[in-house]
Amino acid sequence: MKLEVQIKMNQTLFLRDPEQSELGRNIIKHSIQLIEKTGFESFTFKKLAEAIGTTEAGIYRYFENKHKLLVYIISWYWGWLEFQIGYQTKNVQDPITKLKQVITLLASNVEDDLMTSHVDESMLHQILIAEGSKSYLTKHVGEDNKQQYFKPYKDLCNTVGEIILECNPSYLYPHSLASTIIEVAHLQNFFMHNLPSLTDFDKSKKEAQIIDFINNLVFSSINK
Amino acid sequence: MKLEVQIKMNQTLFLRDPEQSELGRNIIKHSIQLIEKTGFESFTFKKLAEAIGTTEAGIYRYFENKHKLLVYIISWYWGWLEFQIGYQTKNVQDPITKLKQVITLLASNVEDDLMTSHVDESMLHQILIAEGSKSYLTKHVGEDNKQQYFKPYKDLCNTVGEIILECNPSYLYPHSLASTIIEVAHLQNFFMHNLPSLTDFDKSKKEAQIIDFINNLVFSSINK
DNA sequence: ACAAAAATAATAGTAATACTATCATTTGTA
DNA sequence: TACAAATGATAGTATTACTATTATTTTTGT
Repeated sequence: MKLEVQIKMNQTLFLRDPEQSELGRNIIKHSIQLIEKTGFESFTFKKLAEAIGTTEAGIYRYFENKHKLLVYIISWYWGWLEFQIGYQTKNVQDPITKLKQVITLLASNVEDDLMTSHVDESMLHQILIAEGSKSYLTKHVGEDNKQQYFKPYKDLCNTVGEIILECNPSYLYPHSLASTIIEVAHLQNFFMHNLPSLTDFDKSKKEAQIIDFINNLVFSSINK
Repeated sequence: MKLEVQIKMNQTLFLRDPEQSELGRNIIKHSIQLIEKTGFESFTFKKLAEAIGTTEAGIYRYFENKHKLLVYIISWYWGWLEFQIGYQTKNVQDPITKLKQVITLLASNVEDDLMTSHVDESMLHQILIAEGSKSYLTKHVGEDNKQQYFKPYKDLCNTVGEIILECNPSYLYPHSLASTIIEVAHLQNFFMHNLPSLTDFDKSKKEAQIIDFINNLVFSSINK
């Protein structure tokens, strides 16, 4: 039997569970490819249907609209990342080492995880960098939040926040620092590749530089 | 004669200079109102034309598309903020005091500046918080960058970066820290109001808390 | 004051997007 | 085998994101 990691998803994000059918898994797989390649703005259900070899109506049976599909794949990524963090830091006692590992995980280019055959995590990571904030920067963020669409993201911030508190129980802003780490990791990566003068990272474009920057920021403020 | 502040804009952002006509200034004024109220996704030139009392074609004579209009008003805001920073810190010698004032300016809710009659800076600040990153999170960021669309933002980051270096000439990441300050100020503001569990700020929703958080982050890392 | 130029308004039209609806066919399962 | 569920094929609608054309104002140079 082949092992497959399953991420538990919010049921209200879809009309039909995409994990449960070949067509559904194709929707996830090809939407990741298409969004990564063309960007979320020019991504349409029509193009997606063509890429899969089905019809627009076929996609609409799974997802109400492209925004929910985006939120779905992003939630999936946060769920997967949380699993990775738990797995990769399970035997680490020292909270400082643990936080450093988490920062490295958040800021590194991910490799495709073979445990999830229909999802390319490396592409998903690129989507998160370029499109992640579009999932919540909407006028309907309040309703989406009520539907718990951002729970995986919040859970991750909580996890990171708790590690921060382990490092320094009197630090005042564990949640803000956690969300800042995650967002800055993506933002500085985007800037490094697209608007490099907004960063201090050299042409090699190695994520190690971003990790150094974030480590400096985080550990100087929690150790103050 | 009434004094009016003029921000020098990139000529390739528009087809006809909106500052030079009543219709043009109305386009700016009402697009700020509409984008703030309905969000950038549901903002259309048709709705804008209706709000002004002109036609869609009339708007297209000034701006090629709604993305360029967004970039225009955002650039305008960065230009205006840079002016504000210069003006409000002109007699401040101590770089630490100066940097604190800049952080306060970046993270505070702005008041409408009466020197610019057709622009409501307070609304523009809200647009920056909720839509700002959409100006560069596109697949055409490279071409837009070649056209210098992000120059006002880069100039601002440079200004802030230089103040950081005055505080500590050996600090390694002045540009990254500058862009981080600006983005985190907006992001934490958005989270505070819309996804508060991603922050540690209480129900009062005062920006003072965000300013404390950023000050803590910035000054502990540059003084290390 | 008058003609020419420029800007605006009014209208129409097109291709693409974001859906909804219907019905026939295939596939899975009791 | 029979029934439901899922899929495919097709059509249709309202809105969006434009472009084009022509008529009417407004501005400006002489």
